Amino acid sequence: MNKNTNKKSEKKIRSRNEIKILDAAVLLFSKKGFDGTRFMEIAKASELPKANVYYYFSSKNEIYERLIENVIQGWDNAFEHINLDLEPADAIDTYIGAKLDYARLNPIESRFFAHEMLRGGEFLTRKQRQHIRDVTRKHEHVLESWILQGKIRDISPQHFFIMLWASTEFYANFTNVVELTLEKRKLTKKDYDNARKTIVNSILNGCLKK
Amino acid sequence: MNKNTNKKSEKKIRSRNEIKILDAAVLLFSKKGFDGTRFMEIAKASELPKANVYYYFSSKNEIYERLIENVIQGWDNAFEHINLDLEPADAIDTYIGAKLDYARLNPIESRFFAHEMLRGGEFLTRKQRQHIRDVTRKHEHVLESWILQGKIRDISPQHFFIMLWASTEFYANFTNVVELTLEKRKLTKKDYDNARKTIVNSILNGCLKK
DNA sequence: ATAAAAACTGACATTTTTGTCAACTTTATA
DNA sequence: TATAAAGTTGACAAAAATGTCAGTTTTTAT
Repeated sequence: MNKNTNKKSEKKIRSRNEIKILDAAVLLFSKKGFDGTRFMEIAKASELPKANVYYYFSSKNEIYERLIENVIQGWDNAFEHINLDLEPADAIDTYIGAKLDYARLNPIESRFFAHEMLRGGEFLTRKQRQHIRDVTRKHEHVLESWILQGKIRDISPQHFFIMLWASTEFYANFTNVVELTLEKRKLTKKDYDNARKTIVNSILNGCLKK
Repeated sequence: MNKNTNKKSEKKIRSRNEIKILDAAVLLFSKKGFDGTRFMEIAKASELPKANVYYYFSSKNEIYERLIENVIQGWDNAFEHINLDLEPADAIDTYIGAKLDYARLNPIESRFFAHEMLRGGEFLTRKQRQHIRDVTRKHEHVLESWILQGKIRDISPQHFFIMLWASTEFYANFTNVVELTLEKRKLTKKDYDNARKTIVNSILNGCLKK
């Protein structure tokens, strides 16, 4: 009678299977991109028959678009509590820390999106583009206000922001290059901490001795 | 009698066609990666029949490996004249300028290699890996010596170097994100100059006002 | 001019991938 | 417990991609 005959029954079969499929898909896409991933591979990796995957998603396209949306939401969740209302030094430190945490904990999502950007972001909807633009602009405004208040030098907020994005995302997207550079087989939390210190220190104070 | 019946006859048909094929291939690979690119597409883009392409390259693999080698050589050529024996400020300025020039002028090669790194660099030979490592290490040594000489702060040369690489490569790999951020349809030389100024200024002197 | 080497190509067999469907099983609901 | 709805699947046809080859044309060297 009860809708739960056993404890572990997730509310919906649909939801459980969609997650299986999306998880398998994002991993494959993160390695080989949209065109490089076969529908059949996704089915295999999901441990579901192909026809069953078609039951949930009508095309590879549909899976991919769902993932794009999920990743963008993931960012919003990860960074919504970042408080830029601090003094520049603290704010930037926190921001870079958060970005590196994201890179460390979500490398698959990062690489997935890197593929999308490499192909030119063709799959992004107008709305999603706008959203990214809005978030970016908000950050730029913070920088601008710091400049106006004489708290930081007069530099291009856009390029500065890109530098932060680039420096942190790199650790997720090109982990193997970092490993090669650090001559380590696997990056540890400590490595990310060192990255953070180096980036923050260079960007805040510069590398030159005064 | 003369080996040139007409002026424009390139020395070798083989060489000309290989270039046609490699040019078409690197563009496709730069957009869709190795797995996402079909042999047939390369043939189409080369304007040669598929069987003709097979005459020159026995597999997609072979084309790809040739390109990897070419790109690595391209770097060596592009950066061999970079002189790091200057004072830190000048050296870093020159280096970042050269990297951004490369990003601006060779976006296809950059993206091609970005794909390769995203998939973990599986196609790189031991020798190529070692070469990259060696070049990187040389740069690190320069930084270390500056630190020892008290010319720059005591920061991790590895992470610092990664930051430079990341910040400059980003403009090639994710051009569309940059365009979105700058709200421009196409980046100009001027934009790259601004990037250079911002990166150099931040990294050398820091963004904080003293 | 001619023979050998290099370059070219249409056509074909094979393999891989795609997408659909009808039949079947499980789960939810009344 | 009956019935509808949701979920599952093997099997198949169609389409796309791969790789080869025999036969041809063009280029090179003598």
